[in-house]
Amino acid sequence: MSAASALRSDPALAGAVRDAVGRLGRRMRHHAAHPELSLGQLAALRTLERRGAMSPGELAEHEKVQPPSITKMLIRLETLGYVTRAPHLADRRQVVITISETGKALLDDDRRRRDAWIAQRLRGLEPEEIAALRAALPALEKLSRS
Amino acid sequence: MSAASALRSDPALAGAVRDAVGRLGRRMRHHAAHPELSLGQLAALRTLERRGAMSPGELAEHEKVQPPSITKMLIRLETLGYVTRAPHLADRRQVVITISETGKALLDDDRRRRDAWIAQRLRGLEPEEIAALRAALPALEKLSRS
DNA sequence: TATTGTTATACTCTATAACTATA
DNA sequence: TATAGTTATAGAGTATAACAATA
Repeated sequence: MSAASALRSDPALAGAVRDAVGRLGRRMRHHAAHPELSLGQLAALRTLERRGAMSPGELAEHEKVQPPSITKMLIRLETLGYVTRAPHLADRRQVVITISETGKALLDDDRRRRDAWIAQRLRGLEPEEIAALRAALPALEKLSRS
Repeated sequence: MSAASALRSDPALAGAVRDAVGRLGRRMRHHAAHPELSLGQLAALRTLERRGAMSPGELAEHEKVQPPSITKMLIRLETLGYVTRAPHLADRRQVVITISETGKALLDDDRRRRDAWIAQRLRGLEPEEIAALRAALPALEKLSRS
């Protein structure tokens, strides 16, 4: 049996993913190292760092949220100085959002803190479980964007 | 290098987990097969099925939420007929929550639907990615409860 | 006095719909 | 008329604090 058909034929698997992801998201929301930013705001900032400057509309598309939600995230991020706003050169309806140096520094700091947080949590996992988690990340990422 | 130290020394990993889990949770919330129940309500119902009848307090502990949150979930689940409420035999402060036959039937149906939904989504993944996801589930589950 | 569960209240996140400015 | 973005509004989910019933 192939890996794909094995997964499809296991009806408990999808439910387990859903439950675990929901619970983990809830826990992360509370134990986040930088409580002044939500998970969504942090993910958006991370996207801006990785993919470079873009318009709010493009960012909304990337993050799989509606435009009004991005507007709110950006108000927050701009107020805190983590992103900057500039007029689009050719189309005056558009806006170009760029991560600031402060924003980059925050992400760096955030990574260090999360590394410590998750490292502590991982002490409760077996080495094989940790390796499995690591190996599944590309799939999880892809799944979350598909 | 061991798997554990490899993970700890990769500062991008924790952030990737967090972003992916957040985004996936958001998407699942919208594409859930049974929109009358939230992820949290469904997870609670699943726990009641797997672990058997318990008090609201125990359920809150299992689901990693505060008691008032469980109260709201249970009101919803009871209104819809998916759980039943009975007085505790020895302690009249407590209540015993049991999943109903309707609740079990819902979970069965939900599994079938989610299986189809995730199967479609998995067509965009490589077989190795699917296998990796499957292998990581125990770790994800454990992580979400630690 | 401590514990179980609920009610009251508030906050965050996200959505849809309506609006403004520009193309 | 169509598009990019914002504002207005509402709903879901969760939290903390205060309360009632019982141990």
